[in-house]
Amino acid sequence: MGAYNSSFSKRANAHLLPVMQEKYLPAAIEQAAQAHWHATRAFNASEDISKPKYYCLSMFPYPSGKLHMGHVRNYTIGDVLTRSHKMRGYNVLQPMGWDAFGLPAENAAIQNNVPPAKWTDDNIAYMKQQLKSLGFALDWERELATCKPDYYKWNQWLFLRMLEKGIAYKKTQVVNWDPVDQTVLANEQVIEGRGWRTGALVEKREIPGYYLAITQYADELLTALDTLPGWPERVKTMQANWIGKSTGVRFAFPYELPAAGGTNLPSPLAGEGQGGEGSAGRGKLWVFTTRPDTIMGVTFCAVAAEHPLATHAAKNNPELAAFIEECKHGSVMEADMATMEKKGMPTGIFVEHPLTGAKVEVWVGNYVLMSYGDGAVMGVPAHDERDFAFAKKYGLPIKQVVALAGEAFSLEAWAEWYADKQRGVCVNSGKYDGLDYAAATEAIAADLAAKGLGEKKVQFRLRDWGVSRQRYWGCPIPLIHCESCGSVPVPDDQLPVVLPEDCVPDGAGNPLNKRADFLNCACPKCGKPAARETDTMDTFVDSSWYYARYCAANAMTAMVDARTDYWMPVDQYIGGIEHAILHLLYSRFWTKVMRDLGLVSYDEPFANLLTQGMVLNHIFSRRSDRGGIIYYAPEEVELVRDAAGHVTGATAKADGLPVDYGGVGTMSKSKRNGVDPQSLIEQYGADTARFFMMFASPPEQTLEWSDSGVEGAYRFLKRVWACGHALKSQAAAKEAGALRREIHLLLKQANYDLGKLQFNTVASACMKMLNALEKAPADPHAREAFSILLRVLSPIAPHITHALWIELGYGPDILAATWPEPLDAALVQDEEELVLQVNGKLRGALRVKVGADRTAIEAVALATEAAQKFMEGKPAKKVIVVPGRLVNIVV
RNA sequence: GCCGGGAUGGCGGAAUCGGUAGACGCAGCGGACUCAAAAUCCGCCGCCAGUGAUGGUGUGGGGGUUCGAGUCCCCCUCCCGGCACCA
Repeated sequence: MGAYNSSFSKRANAHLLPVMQEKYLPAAIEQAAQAHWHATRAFNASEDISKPKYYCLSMFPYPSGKLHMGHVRNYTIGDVLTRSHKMRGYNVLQPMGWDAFGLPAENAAIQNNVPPAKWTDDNIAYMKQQLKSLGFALDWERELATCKPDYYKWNQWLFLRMLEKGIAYKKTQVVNWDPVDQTVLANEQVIEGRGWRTGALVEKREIPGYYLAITQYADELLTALDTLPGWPERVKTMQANWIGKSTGVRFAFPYELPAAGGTNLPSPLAGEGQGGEGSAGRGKLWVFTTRPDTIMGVTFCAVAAEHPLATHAAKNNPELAAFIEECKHGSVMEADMATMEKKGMPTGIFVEHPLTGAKVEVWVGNYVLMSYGDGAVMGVPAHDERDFAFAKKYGLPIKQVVALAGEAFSLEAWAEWYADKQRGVCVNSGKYDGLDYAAATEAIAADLAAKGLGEKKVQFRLRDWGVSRQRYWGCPIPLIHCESCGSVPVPDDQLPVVLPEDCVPDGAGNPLNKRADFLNCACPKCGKPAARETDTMDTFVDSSWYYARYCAANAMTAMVDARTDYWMPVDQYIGGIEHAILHLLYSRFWTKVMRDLGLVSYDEPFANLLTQGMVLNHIFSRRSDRGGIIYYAPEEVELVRDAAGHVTGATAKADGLPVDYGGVGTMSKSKRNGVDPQSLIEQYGADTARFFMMFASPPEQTLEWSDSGVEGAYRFLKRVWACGHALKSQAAAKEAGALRREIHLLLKQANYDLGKLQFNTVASACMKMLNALEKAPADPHAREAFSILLRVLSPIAPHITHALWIELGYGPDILAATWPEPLDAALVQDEEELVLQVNGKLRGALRVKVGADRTAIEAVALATEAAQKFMEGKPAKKVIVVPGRLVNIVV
C-alpha cells in the first residue's frame, strides 16, 4: 500500500464497532464496509438463470496516473444502478478494466525516460486502489488491461479474420508528417500547423495503412439505430448524421487530354476510377451529387490537390504545382478544412458536360477532400452556397437552373431559396424545364445511364476506419512483410505478436523500427528472412470489444464464449458524451463483425446508454508581464464579496492582488482547476464524494464543482448518522402524524426519479426524508421511515447505510434487503387541495373531497372569497377543472 | 463552417402529460448555544413597490398558439461537446 493511504489505515481500527459511535467517522465505517464486501465476495458475479441479469458498465478509464472527478462521477452513476438493481433482485455484473494503450504513455516516456509499460502498470496499480477506496461494487476478478498480450492477442486474431473476409484492407492514408522528427503526428500534436516538439511546419503525407470497411455495415449501423430505444435521441441523431446516407447520382465528365510530352495519366487509385480509363489521355472525371436536378447548371469542376488530374496538370504548370504543395501543408482535420479560406486554381484542363457536351474547366480546390467520395465535385454556383462564393471569388459563370415562383434570382448575393430542394422547378435546362426535383432527378439519371455516364447511387459520408498508427504503444498489427511473398498474415498459432515492453520512445519515430529482435522474423510462407509490420492499431480497436471480454475474461482459448451471450448486451452503458460517435459507432461495427463470424449472437452491444456530462470547476487567471496567462488553482484564490454576499471578484491569496475570473471550464491540468478525488476521500470519505456527485446535477448535464456543496453533502451524512444514533436508543411512543404518508410520497417520487436515472432528485428525496424524520422523531413510524431512507440512500452512500442498517438491527446486510416500494395504504387521504386561478392567475386555494365531481368542485371554487374578489362581479365564462390540480375561472 | 446540446434567484439545480415557478442544497442575513471559535440548532431569503395585509413582475431576447407556456411553434443571441491520429 502506498503512502497516500497511510492516514487512512491509522484511523481504521474500528472494524467491530462495539458500541455505536456517536460521531460519524467515515474512514472507519468505510474500511469496515469494504472489508465486509471483500470477505463475502459480494460483487463477484456468476451466470445464474434463475434471476434476470443486469450488466452495468461504465466506460473503462485510460490509466493516466490518478482518477479525476469525471471518473468518480462516471463510476458512481454506474454504482448507483448496480446496487439498486442488486437490491431489486437482479443478477448484476459490473466489471472494470483499463484502456491501457495510447499516446499519453509515449508522451510520459519522452518526458521522464520511463518505458510506457512500466508507467502504465504503475498508474493502474495506483488507480485501482483509488477505485477500491470509493467502495464501488466492482467484480475485480474480471479486470483486464488492453496492453496485456492475453487481451490484444484477440485484436490480432480478429484482424486476421477481417483480412480474410475482405473487411480489413490496405490503402494509402493521409497523415500529419513532422519533417524534422521524421514522424507521424496525432492531431493533438499539431499546434497551429506545427509539430508540438520541433515547431516544424507539418506536412500532409500519404502513407500506406490498413482500413476496416465499416462502410460495408453503413446501412445496418444506420437502420439499427431504430432498435435502440434506450439510447439518447441526440446520440442517435449524431450517429445518423455521421453515417450521412445521401441519395443522388454519381456521374462522369468525359475528357480527352492531349498527350503532352508523351506522359500518361497516373494509374487509377482503385478499380474503376479517377482518370483511369484509357491510357491515351481519354478519361472520365467522376463526381457525386445529391442535386442531380442542377447538373445543367454546372459551370466548373473542382478536384482535390491529390487528385490525378491535378497531379497531371501540375506537371507543366509550376504555379499550380506550388498551389498543390501549399494545399498539402494544410491541416488534415475536417474542422480546419471547413473554416479555412476556400481557395482554388484552374488546371487548364477541360472536361465535357455529360448532358450538353459543353466545355467545363477543372479547378483544384483546397476544400475538396481526396478521401471523400471521388475526390472531385461538380460546381453549380447558382444552387450551392459554397460554389456560389467560389464562383464570385474567381469570376466563374453562374447559371440559374432552378426557379421558385415569385422569387427573383440575383447574381449579387446568395439567398436561402437557391438551394431549396423541395419547392423549385428546373429552368434554363432544355428538355428538363418545368420538372421538379424528383422528376428531374429521374429524367437526368436515366439520360446519364443511357450514355453510360452515370447512375443513381446511395452514398455515405461515413469513411472506412483507418486503424494503422505509426506508434509504439499499441497492439501490433499481425503481418509480416516478405520480399518474395509480400504481406503475409502471422499464422494463428504464432499469436499474439508480443509488443516488447522495454522500449522508451523519444518522439522521433516508432522505436519498433530500431528493434531487431522484434523486426526480424521468418516469412511464414517461404521461410526466408522477413520483417514484421511495426505499425500498431488505433486504440479504438481495443475499446471496441472489451465489454464482451469481461463476460469471459479468463477464456484462454477463445476471444469470447457462451458466457458472453449470457451477459450481453450491456443493459446500461455509461460514459462521456464525447464518445457519442466514434467509440460507440466502432463498438457497434465490431459487434456486427463478431456476429457475422459466428462469435456472438447479439446485434447491438449496448441496450441502454447514459451519456454523462463533464465535471467543471472555476478558472482563475492573470496575464503575466510577458503576455502569457498564469492560472491560479481555486484554493489559491480568495473570493471578494459585496455587502449582500454577492461575489464581485477574486484575489490571489499569495499577494492579495486581483485575479481574473474566467467562468467555469472542464477540469484540466493546464488550467490548474482540477480537484484530486484522493484528498476529498481522505477529508470527507467516499460517501460524501459520491453523494455530492449525485446531488449536484443530473447525470447528463455538466457538473460544477463546489467545495461548499461537498460540505453540504458531508453535513447531510452527519445528520443521517445522528438520526440513526438517536433512533437506536429512543422508544417511539407518540401518536402517528403525517410522517408515514410523507415518507411514502417521497419514496414514490424517489423510485420514479431512479427509473429516470435522475439521481440528483433521488438524493434530494433522501434529504427531504431526513428533514421529515427530524421533525417527527417520536412518530411510531420513525423506524420504518428510517429503514426506507437507508435503503434509498444506500446505492449512493453505501458505507454509512451499511453500518446503520446493522447498527439499528434491520438485518445482517443491507445489500440483501429488498428495495422499498410505496404502500397505497400509506398514501390515501380523503381531502385534497386544489389551486384556484382566475383568468389564469393564481388567486387562492380550495379543499375538496378526493374524487369529488366537477360540478361540486366548481361550486366550491366559485364560492371562495378569492374567486368572488377577483371575478369583480362578472359572470364566469368558463370554468376549467383539472382533477387533483387546479380550477381556473375565466371571466 | 457542419452536426448535437444548453441557458430558470447571488450559485448548483427542481417542476412526471401544457396546470401553484424556484423543491432540495449552497451562499448570505438574523438568532440560540459557547469565555471564544469551530461544530450544531432555529428563523428569513427571486425582483420591484408597500410599515404591513397585499399588489405588480419574473424561467437568455423577440414574436405566436392556449383558459393557462419554463414546458409547444417561429426567429435571434450567447455558451458547451464532436468533427475521423486525444481518449
